[in-house]
Amino acid sequence: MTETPTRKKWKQDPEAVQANILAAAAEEFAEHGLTGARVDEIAARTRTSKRMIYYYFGDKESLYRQVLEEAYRKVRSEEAALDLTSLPPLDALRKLVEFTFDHHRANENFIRLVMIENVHKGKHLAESPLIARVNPSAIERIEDICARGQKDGSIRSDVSPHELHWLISAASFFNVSNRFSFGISFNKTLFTHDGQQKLRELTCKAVIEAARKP
Amino acid sequence: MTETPTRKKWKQDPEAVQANILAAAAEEFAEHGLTGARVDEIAARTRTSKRMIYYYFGDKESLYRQVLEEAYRKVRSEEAALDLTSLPPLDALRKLVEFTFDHHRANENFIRLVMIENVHKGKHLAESPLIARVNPSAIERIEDICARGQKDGSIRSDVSPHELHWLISAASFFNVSNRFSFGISFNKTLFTHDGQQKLRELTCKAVIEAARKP
DNA sequence: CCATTAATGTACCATTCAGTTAAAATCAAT
DNA sequence: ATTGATTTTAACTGAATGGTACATTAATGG
Repeated sequence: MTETPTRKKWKQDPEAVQANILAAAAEEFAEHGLTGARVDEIAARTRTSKRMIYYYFGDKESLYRQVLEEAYRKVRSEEAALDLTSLPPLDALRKLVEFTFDHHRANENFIRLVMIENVHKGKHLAESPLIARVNPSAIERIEDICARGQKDGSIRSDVSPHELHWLISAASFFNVSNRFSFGISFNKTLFTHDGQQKLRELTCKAVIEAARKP
Repeated sequence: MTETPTRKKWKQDPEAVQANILAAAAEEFAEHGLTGARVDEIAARTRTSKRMIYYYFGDKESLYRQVLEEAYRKVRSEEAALDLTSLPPLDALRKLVEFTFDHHRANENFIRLVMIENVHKGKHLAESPLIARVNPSAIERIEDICARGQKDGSIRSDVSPHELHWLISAASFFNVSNRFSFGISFNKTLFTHDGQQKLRELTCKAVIEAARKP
């Protein structure tokens, strides 16, 4: 018996390995935060090894930064699929709110990553040049709605697109991010199916009334 | 020279020591989160030693739980000072929104602790029997407003106190919790003094319009 | 087919950190 | 005075964890 220390055979596939690591890291970071995440645990979630994490990503913090970037990129590109240009302004606004509300609920891990990044005071986002490029698209849609609404007189001019986006985001984000503390402190019925339908409609109405010209 | 290993004189004051530890821990946990916080660093922030932390609080997680409880207790008691019963319902509602918006801004560490606890999915809040007792008071005020408003016909009956509280909280909380990511992604002008005044007014209007009977 | 570089596997190291131990000193109450 | 609770000091432990060293295999170009 020649003792060949059995070593796995493998194909070279850098992109797949990196994508696999990013996906595993995204889950681990979303679950436990930057400091709570364990590199060994990320490695265990991959088809490869810890060695490769450091080979491709340098260190834990760089990996985290790239996970963040990837998450933003993915979410913004999904949002881009929404076409609102064919609807009257206030209808478009309602559709945007509904979409955002639903989309946030469906992307809890993205919400969690953003929460975590805010606990870190946005330090890593600030270091990422990509973010500044990818995010404005979220504003542009609402700017278009406001511009059309002011032209046809349906939307008031003393409320800015940024403010409307802030209000939509606040409700949609908080609904996911704080449902644990809110549910424990108050009423879990808000987070049942019916409760969520009501909050969704409440958010729509609140945003539309804030935008509508009287 | 007799070498007396100099040792501090001290008063026995268990409560002060515990309060000092809790305050130090609150800062460290708010700054770095549960996993990011360092017990040695908490000790360094106190007038006493790491030994005493374990003497009184057992372990890091128990300390964290008590920090959370203390933070909720403090915030709710500050809120309790607000008296709205003498105002007409919609005026009371406006005052409540303004107060909440301002209060959240003024208590960033509380916001941070709640964010952190939500990253942990509310696990520690759920274990704390105190929370269930201290929080309903926040709802009662708004229930009173709604009851009076339905009696005098100023507030609609198809929107619940919980929903209104959710909307007020969402805007006020998000405004503090997400200002880093939001500011980086979009526009920092929302977080200047003028910007905050506008968001505060936007929130008031949105909530009041959501509540007002047409 | 050989040399070289990129990619991967395995084992290990160094440090950090929550929690402990031990002993003594001091306080407060009886 | 005795006693138990509180506080100080300071070193220590053991596990967890971020990061590396070094060997090995795959692909590539000549």
